[in-house]
Amino acid sequence: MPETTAAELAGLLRLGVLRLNRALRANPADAAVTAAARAALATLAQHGPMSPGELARREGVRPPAVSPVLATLERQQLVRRLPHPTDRRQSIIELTGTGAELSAEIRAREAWLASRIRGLSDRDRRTLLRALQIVERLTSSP
Amino acid sequence: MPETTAAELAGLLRLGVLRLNRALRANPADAAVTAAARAALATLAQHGPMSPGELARREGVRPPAVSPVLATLERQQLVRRLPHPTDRRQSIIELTGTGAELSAEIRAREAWLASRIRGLSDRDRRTLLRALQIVERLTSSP
DNA sequence: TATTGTTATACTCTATAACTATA
DNA sequence: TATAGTTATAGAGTATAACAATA
Repeated sequence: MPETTAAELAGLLRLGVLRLNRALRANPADAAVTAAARAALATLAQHGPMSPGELARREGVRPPAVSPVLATLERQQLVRRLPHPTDRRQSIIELTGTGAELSAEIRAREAWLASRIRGLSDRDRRTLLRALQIVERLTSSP
Repeated sequence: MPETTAAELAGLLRLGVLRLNRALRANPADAAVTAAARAALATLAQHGPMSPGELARREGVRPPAVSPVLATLERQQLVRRLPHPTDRRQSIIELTGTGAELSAEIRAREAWLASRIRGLSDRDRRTLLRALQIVERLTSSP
């Protein structure tokens, strides 16, 4: 394979992500919880309770984007809102028991995508996993 | 690294794609052309002129999703609409000279993402490229 | 004054359903 | 009748700007 420049790879990555995102939207993991809500549940499960502002920062979105997601999750009783111990402007969002269970189950219910991945070789799966770790570095650093 | 099941990998992939997509939206490649329009230009550049229906199929979206994108691209004179030679229901979309130039330039103007990728090791870049080829197989096969 | 968060508003993207025109 | 495409409508997701409450 010939040399691939960073700019070419960036273009390929941008298109690949758009298309994978479209394919994932057409095959939702769980109809009861939208993609943005799933991401919020995953972040809360991984890092524990946090304020809406910190959740927005970790998700890489602006604070107004998390408000409707949290309102929905609260209505579904998947998260709960506690008062901040010292700052009354803030609140602390934590998973409820149901929310924690759901978040754990969602990873096990990736039916469509998981069946696709099962069709890959072990080598390809390892490549995907390593690429995801690289992508995480790309998106998490400032 | 311990074994990663297909279901776990699927969950990681879904979250990774959502987050990379958010990061890409916050750092657009070209403000004059939206992400969906860029994808359409890239497909036309890669596969040549085609009908709106074929474009939708190649993009993995429903026909109504391409109509507004094509209308915008036509208004911007980046694509042009030709009559189908035998079927008057269809039309053929082709890049204009400007559209072809823009599509070629966009790959060279991936400033934000390309600079991130330049910070990766050669090995990481090769892993990303191989992962993109795997992802293309995941999304293109039925 | 500065910060945290929400509400108001607008835009992008895509889906399903209904419709038009042509085959 | 069947197919290609558009229009109408709706919903998810996110942004900026304006606001309220608290620090």
